[in-house]
Amino acid sequence: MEYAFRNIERKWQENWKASNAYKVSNESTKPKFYVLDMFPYPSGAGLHVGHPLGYIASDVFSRYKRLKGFNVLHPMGYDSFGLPAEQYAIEHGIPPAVSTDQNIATFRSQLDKIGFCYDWEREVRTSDQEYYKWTQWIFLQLFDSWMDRKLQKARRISELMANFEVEGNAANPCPGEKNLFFTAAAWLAFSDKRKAEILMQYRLAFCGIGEVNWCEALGTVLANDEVINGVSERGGHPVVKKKLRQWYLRITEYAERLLAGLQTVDFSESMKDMQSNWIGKSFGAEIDFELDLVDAPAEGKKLKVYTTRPDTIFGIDFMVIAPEHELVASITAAEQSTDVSSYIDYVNSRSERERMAEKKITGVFSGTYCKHPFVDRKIPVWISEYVLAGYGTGAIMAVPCGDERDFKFANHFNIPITNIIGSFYDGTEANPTKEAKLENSGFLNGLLMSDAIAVALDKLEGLGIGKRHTNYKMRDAAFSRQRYWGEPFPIVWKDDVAIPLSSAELPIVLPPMTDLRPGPDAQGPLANLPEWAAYEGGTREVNTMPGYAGSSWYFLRYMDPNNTDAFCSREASDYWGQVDLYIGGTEHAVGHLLYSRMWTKALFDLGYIGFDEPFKRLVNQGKIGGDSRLVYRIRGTKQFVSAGLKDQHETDELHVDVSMVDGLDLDMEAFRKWKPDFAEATFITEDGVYKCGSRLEKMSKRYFNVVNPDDIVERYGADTFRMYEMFLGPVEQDKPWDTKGIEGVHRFMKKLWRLFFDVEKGAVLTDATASDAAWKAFYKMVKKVEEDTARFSFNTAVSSFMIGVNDLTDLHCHSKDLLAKFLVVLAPYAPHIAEELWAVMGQSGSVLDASYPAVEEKYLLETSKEYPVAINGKTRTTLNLDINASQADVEALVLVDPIVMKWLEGKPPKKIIYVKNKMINVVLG
RNA sequence: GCCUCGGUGGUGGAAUUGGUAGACACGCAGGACUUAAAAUCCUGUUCGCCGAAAAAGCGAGUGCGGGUUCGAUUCCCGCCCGAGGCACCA
Repeated sequence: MEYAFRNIERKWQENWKASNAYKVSNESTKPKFYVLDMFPYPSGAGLHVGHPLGYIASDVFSRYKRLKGFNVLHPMGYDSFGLPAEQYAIEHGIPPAVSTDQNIATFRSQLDKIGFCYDWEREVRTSDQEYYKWTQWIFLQLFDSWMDRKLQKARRISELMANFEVEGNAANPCPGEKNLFFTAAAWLAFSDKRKAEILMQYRLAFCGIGEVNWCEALGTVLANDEVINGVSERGGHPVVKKKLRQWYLRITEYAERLLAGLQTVDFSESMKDMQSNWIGKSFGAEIDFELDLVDAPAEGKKLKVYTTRPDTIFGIDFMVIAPEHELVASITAAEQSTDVSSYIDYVNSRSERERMAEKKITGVFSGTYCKHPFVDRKIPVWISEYVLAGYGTGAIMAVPCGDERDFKFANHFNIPITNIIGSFYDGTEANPTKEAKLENSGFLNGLLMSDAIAVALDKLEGLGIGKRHTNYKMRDAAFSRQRYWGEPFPIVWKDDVAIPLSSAELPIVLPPMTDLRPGPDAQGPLANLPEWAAYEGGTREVNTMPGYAGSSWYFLRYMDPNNTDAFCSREASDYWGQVDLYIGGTEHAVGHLLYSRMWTKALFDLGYIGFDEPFKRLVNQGKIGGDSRLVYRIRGTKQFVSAGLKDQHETDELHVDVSMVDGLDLDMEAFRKWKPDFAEATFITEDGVYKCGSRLEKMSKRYFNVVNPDDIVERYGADTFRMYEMFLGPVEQDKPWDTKGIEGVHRFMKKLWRLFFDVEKGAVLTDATASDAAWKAFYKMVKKVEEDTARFSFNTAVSSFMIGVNDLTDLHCHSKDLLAKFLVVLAPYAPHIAEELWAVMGQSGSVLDASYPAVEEKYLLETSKEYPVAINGKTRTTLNLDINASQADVEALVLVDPIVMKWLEGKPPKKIIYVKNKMINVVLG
């Protein structure tokens, strides 16, 4: 009987489906375990062999946990809102809802073939009304919340209003408009509209004016990655910054908690680093400098700068403010006004891309000076684009001897440089050290810079001219898109005031549209439906939410997917709690992962869930690269030359479909039939074989190197495919796909099969118990597989299976008692064959719910060990010793060993090192 | 420039705590079975030296150069290369 994997896999997939084998209940006495995959965006291209890597890893782990007695939640769904479907609709006239459904059907059939243990009754689709109803609902909660900075906790807007009525906003400074202060009396006197404006400045989901990439030719707003070098990726049209009303999430209010929370989760160092770099926390001071105005109109104003190095305050040679700084106009001296306005024009003419691409040193003197607080020195104020308006205060104090950018600027404009660090500064480049002793620094003289920071801060605070201040690089997250295929906002505009709709009205259904042209005035396509937008004397918000809205909370919906009264019941989220294991790619490091962490914290603050970090552990699977095949056409001909001979000709390199190549050998007939262009191709071969070139690159349609998992499953079976993906290398590592290598795993499956069946004789199972040697080989394998699975070292677990099967084959082990246990250990990796053989053996129930065999240590006990014997650290021989041998026993035996004696040449050894259970090392004199 | 992770045979990779470097596979070479093929099985396979060959032996060897140690792929110092992320953030 042969290993008929196609029949076996089809049979069990149908069987498991019919018996609801993967249904997960929220009621269980077992401990819970939640394993989550990053759900896919259902693109039109379908899955290639790289995509399921993480899914297989999580599937193996889920099944392993189930066998170990856990109630395992392992769901799957689709992140089905997004740009590509909308683009596809514009180009092909197929509505996003339709193409998305088609794509999901394709994904589902591909996933099903691999035999995952998903509970499909819990599937979520972010574009489903029943799902996005709750996305809209959570948006309303964010809209109705503000961050109480003292409590570091989101609270309801009503509580904020109550507070304003009693004490104004003194205790709760405005995060949106930093200079806004009012008393309780003032608050009560404000108009309703003014009150709404002020509250908007506090809300966690808020509307403001922001810059977007506007492309006039396409009539649309583009995302940053759709803009390449200042022009649109599609069509190459110019893109300008345009100010538009936009929705935002006030994620900056969570900066501190997002940073602190990283210490409580098990993410890779690089992942944590990426997030903390993105948050970009820095400590420093805001310092006010008095302006010494010549004839400019900024009477009484001060220049506020942000610095992380207040210790260098005596090294200030000039100030720089951003061209967008609010003081630019008012501090410009009359004689400089022409220069300043032409500089501002120049800056405005440059796109952000240009500014980033060519970092020229540019700037202009404003004509105004500042007073130094401690020395009698006039400090010129310059305007330059190297200072960013959006960070800190948009103004800096420049210390050229300690800062590279300031140094270059000073050099370029011939500004004299003050040295405050003595020999640490050599006049040719800035030195950003903190280790120097300060000179020329008044009250800081003689102090180590790192110590002087606190001294300077105390002094500045004492004088009331400076304040300790923490800054973050992170910006609030833009939350609206001028697009169709996303969640509509549950917001209506009346008299420029945003009014939230009541949750009873949810979902706000996305109206069907076929023509997805952008609306007027840079609005989304929904603006073209005035009858939809009209709402009781107001107008609906016509922009939609971004792709990350739905994915910021989907892991909660899986816990309670059919709840019509809540996004997820508190009982369900209390039961399942945090995601214990989250597997996905690194591309979501700062987007999805930060947003979902923020949403979780907000829902926690508002009391809807009981945990404030969503993912306890994150594993990032690597990417599987494609192994491309190349052919070489002799320029200007239809003749192709084999790779080994290509250097003798002038050739052009072309990608050829990997399915027409066996190893490196091209199927020349298939190639001629591939494209009409190649019908008359002729070949210069090497001994009749055309050898292709190869290159590792991204798996992509355009390189013809995409391998479809369907084909692999058809040829080798799902179990082989699963095991091979795991065998390829560490999950977290990038690695190339090599279809040839799968043969080895497939051979292993067949070899395993032969422990149960002989081709001619049929079943070869015996009732006799296995030999001690077989048990030993088996438990050695179980121990290793279990350890490796638990630490996500799936590749070494697969090789342990191979070693185990090789050993059991050599030992002719066909014992039922042993092999039944074997199947349980194998089931997470290769569930179909395990279930089939389990049934064949007449075991009761399903192998999915068997219990994981405990390692019987008695079979693993050793009485002796083959010790390596090294001479001066280099292994020269081995010696079989009793496991309890003493140092004296060992020395006696080692000294009479012929090989050791040869090396000793009659002289006594200097030392004999014996490490029990490890090795022996003889050190020569 | 800064941060993180990597660099081991022809290839993917293993070596979990400083203890036999190259497990397990792929590929390749040779062989058995077969009319033949497939399938299966067996043997060999880091490089170099010695040798007719085999066995045995010797030398080198985990990106490079140093160091610590009886012993280093593993720890320390200094470089080189690759991947990813950030990037005028004061």
